Parts: sequence; C-alpha cells; structure tokens
Amino acid sequence: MDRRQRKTRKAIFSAFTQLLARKNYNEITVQDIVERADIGRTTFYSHFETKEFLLRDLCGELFGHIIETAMGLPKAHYHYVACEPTDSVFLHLVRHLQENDRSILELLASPNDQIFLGYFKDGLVKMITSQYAAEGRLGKGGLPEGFLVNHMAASFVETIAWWLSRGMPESAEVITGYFLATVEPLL
Amino acid sequence: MDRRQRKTRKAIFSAFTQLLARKNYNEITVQDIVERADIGRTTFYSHFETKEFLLRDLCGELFGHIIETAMGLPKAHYHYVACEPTDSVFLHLVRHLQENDRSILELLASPNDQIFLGYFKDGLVKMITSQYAAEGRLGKGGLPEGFLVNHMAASFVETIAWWLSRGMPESAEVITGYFLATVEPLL
DNA sequence: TCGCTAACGAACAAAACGTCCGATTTGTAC
DNA sequence: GTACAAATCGGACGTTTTGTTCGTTAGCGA
Repeated sequence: MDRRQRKTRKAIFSAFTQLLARKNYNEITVQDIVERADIGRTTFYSHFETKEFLLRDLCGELFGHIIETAMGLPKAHYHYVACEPTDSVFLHLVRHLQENDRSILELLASPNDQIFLGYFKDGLVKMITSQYAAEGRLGKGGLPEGFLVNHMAASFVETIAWWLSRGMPESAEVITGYFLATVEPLL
Repeated sequence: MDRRQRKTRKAIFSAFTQLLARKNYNEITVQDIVERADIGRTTFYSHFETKEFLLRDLCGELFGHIIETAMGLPKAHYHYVACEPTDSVFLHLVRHLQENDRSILELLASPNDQIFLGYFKDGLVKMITSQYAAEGRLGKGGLPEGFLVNHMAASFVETIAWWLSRGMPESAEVITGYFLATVEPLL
C-alpha cells in the first residue's frame, strides 16, 4: 500500500476515533471526519464507500488485532479457566486493553459503547469457539454448547462494560475473577 | 389527549415500528415515517422533536409496560429464582413476550436489536434492583451487588437474544431454565 | 352551535450526501 | 534523477433530508 494511502487511512481512523469517543455515531458526519482529518472530501470517498464501511474496517482492525493476539497465546492459558485468574486468557485480554489499547477502552466507554461491545463480543465468540469448544470443555452443565459460548462472550463483555462504567476501580485480576466466577459453575 | 393526537401518535408509532423491523435505524428518515404513517411533515414535528425522541418514547411505552407488569406480579413469583422455572418472574416475562408483545419480539430480532436489547436490559436492571436487591438476596457468591444485578439483567437479555436469533425453537420453560442455570449458582 | 387547536401542505434555507473533473502533488520503479 | 502512475486536492454539481414558517382546512369537545 502506498505511503500516501497509509497516511490518509491513518488520519481518517484517528479523526473518526476521536469523534466516536465523544459524539454519537449517528451525529458524526463525513464532513466532520474530513475536516478533522484534514483531507479532501473526494479522498475520503476513494477510501471508504460510506461511513458504515469505515466503522466496519476500524472495528476489524481494532478487535481483529486484540483477538488474534489472544488466540496466539500458548494453549496453557486456556486450560484452567476457573479458580485462579492467573494466566487465564481473559486476564491477558484485560491487561492488553489496559496497557496497549487505551483507544479501545475509550471507545468501549464512549456514547457508542454498544457498537463496540458488539464487535468485541463477536470476536470473543470466535475465540471461545475455536479454543474451548474444540476441546470439548463446554456443556458440562446440561446447557447447549452454542448457548454457553454466547453466554461466556456476553458475560465477559458485560463485565468489562460494568467495570469501565464506574471508572475501573478494580484491578485487572479482581475484575477477571468476577467474570470467571460467573462462568466457572457452568463448565 | 385529543382523539386526533392519539390517532396521529399511534400512526407514527406503527409506521416507525414497521420500519424498524426491517431497516437500520440510521437509514430510516423522517420522510419515510411520515409517508408510511400518511401524515403531514409538520404534524410529525409537532409530536416529536427529533427521530431520537420518537425512539425514546416508543421504547418507554413498550418496555415500561412489560416491566411494570412484571413488577406488579405477586411477590411469590420472585422468591425461588432457581431450580424450577415454574412461577419465576422471568418465565412470566418470556410468556408475556411470546403471547402479548409480538411487536417487541420483532424489534428484538430486527437489525436494530442492539437498541432494544439495551432498553430491555435497563428496564430489567430497575426491576431486579427493586425486587431482589431490596430483599438482600444477592451477593452470596462474594460478588458485589451492582455487579450481580447487571449480570442478571444482561444474562437474561442475552438469553432472549440467543433464543430469537435461532427462531425460538425451545419452549418458554426450557429457555427460562437455561437462563436460571446461569444465575442460580451466584445467588 | 361555537371556539379551540390539531393537521395539512406548500415553500423555505441550511446542511449533508455522493459524484464529477481538471489540476497538482507525491510515491515508486526504472 | 527522471518519468510514469496514482493519490490528493478543491471546487462545483444536483439531490435528499432536515427543521421551520404560515395560512388554510377540518375535527374535537364543551
């Protein structure tokens, strides 16, 4: 990809992220984006068909990265889900958010949190399906596997959202412990 | 309220609901609404300041009704959350959705499901807070009360969403049982 | 019946959309 | 370094939506 394209794309993502952090998605116009990104209107449309495509691509990059990182962890981190949060892949995810991806945290706590929590959950469903379900570790409680996978992903996302909504007073270990406490009895 | 006002308001809600059932909220214009409702453009704006206010009012009526019905149930239905779904207030909610509020189900399974699931969850948080937390029944698992309330509401909403997404193959009793299984160990 | 007011519809300016094109700048390959 | 390719720019465009104004018509309720 051309350096000019990379630069423009980055400027658009940056501007869009800044706007999303404090304004409703619906109220953000292409005008706002190109002004803040300081690019020509035509240029925007040569990169993204619509605002929706921009959102899709942005989320793909943000969550694609974090989920792939998690899925690339050694298998050991996936084994003992429960009891001690230490080394759980979910603790890694929380730490990753806290340390590396502050922009994701901003978005997950923004007026547009629903959108991003949804994307986050979708990524988690993929991760959980491939890492847990494949090992046959689910379904011990008489609940269907699909239900459990969905429940785990949703519960993690909700835990993060609850944590963020109050300003993250708990440590990563504690909040991971809360989450694990909700799913451990089901596995 | 004037009969004319009631009629107009009803027509707007009806048109909006129909549109929401098959089109993204963002893509629905005031133009679409007034055309389908067959009312004058001016009339719409005399009833609702913006599309957002219309959404707020609609959700208030839909979920206000269902939540208030649930909160008006005899206290007995709130006591034994777990084990047998029979007579649980959550089973009542599921049945209510299934039998009386098909339009809510349509919206909860529409392209705009996130919006309505969010409103639904907010209502549930209120209900759970007033009915359970007041009795001091929460927090047995060492988890904070606020966390548990949020988790219960979110888990119920996610269960309903999962159920709807596959066409509601399970009975109301079974799906309520799934939900109760996720929260029972925490109480 | 009569007064009040909701609904109508035409028209309006302002803003955003998405697209065109010609000119200019900037990467990249040679 | 040069030359070609392509990305960006910026102005302009027709269209659509928005939210408002105003005079008229129609219907409700006392």
